[in-house]
Amino acid sequence: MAKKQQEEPKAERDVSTEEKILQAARKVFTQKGYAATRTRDIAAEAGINLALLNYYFRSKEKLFHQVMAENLQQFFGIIAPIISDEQTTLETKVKLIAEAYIDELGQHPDLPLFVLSEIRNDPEQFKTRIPIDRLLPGAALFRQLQERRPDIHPMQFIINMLGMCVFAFVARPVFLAAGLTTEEGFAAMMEERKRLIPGWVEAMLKA
Amino acid sequence: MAKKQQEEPKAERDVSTEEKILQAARKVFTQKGYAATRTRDIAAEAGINLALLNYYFRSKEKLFHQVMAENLQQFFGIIAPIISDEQTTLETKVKLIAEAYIDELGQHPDLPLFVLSEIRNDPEQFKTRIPIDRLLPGAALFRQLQERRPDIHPMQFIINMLGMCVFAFVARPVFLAAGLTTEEGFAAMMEERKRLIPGWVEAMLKA
DNA sequence: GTCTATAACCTGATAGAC
DNA sequence: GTCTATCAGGTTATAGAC
Repeated sequence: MAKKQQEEPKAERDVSTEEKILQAARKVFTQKGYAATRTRDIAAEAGINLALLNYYFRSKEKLFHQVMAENLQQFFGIIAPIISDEQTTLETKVKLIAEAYIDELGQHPDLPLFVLSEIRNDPEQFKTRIPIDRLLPGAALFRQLQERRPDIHPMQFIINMLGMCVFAFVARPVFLAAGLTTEEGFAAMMEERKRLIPGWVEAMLKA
Repeated sequence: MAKKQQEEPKAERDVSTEEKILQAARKVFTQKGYAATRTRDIAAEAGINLALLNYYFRSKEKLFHQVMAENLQQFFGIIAPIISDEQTTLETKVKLIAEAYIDELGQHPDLPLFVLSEIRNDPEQFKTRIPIDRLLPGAALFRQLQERRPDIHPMQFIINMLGMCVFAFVARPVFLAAGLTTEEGFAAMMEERKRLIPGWVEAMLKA
């Protein structure tokens, strides 16, 4: 009976203390970054005592690495299966990437700025976790781009495609701070982007 | 004579202590961000004592605001005159923006990630300094995009254009950490981008 | 498991000698 | 102007009661 409770804590009405801390840590770390985050903020956000954080996770750094690993997986894991798929066409991949990325980031708008900043701050932890250097150059998408446009390095197109999906989220704080748009307006704009990106990429490939 | 030395300190062989601190602060703040920066790091980088930092700039925050104001001006000031120019065509603007931005960021690769992160951390300081909400919607570029493609919001194209120039620098730490490219390779890729972007934007506008 | 209290350390800032 | 020494406050982490 006690075991059953442990096995499905997330499905129950009240989550475990460990999960409460983890959820709070995800929120605070991702919003403010590692250096600006105080463990007190996480404890307060989780509604628990500061000592419990160390009881469950030993240190701020250990807790951060756990959150960071999740976020890296989320940020790079979205597209990994799509770009490696040998069955789909280039056009399909573009459509799937745009939809998957914009849907995902729409729910976690501060993920890109967080992930990219923290990789800058500590490139090593990233190096060991995500083998992009082995995934990307061998991926189906890479090869398909090379076949379509042998005169231009595939990375140029990949940067453009990812930029079309991700850059708006990186610049989102600017838009909001400047009053150029609201959170709702931004979401609507990104929805329209999902429809526009495939055509833009198609045009780019012919240019 | 003493006055002359003060009037042109940068032209002399040895810069003033104040300028040494400022240069060190630019470097450390921009690389690591406000929260992760220790005033001791800046002092060490400047080759001076910690107390001198407070003697010249009163506080870490005051020094940071000075660096941040410079960086904001650099990041947004590059394109401000170009997008507002009523004399140039849309095509010319695209070419000028790509060249100006990529040249500038090539010399300050960590500027975008720094500026965007710090705006996220403290939107207010940005709000008061850069009146983007008044500049952009009234700019010539904005109107020209609207005339060319009345069916698509100009902001969609502006995001793409800026993304094409800036996103690569935001993602640069990933490329370098992953070993996908070197600093020299990255610079060469961005040089090629300057040539490619005008054609891409033209194609996008017709799509 | 959870809390209070506190240790141990770090960081920004200042006092005061030179 | 520049330095050494130090303070005051904040932050992570732990000890120990419950």
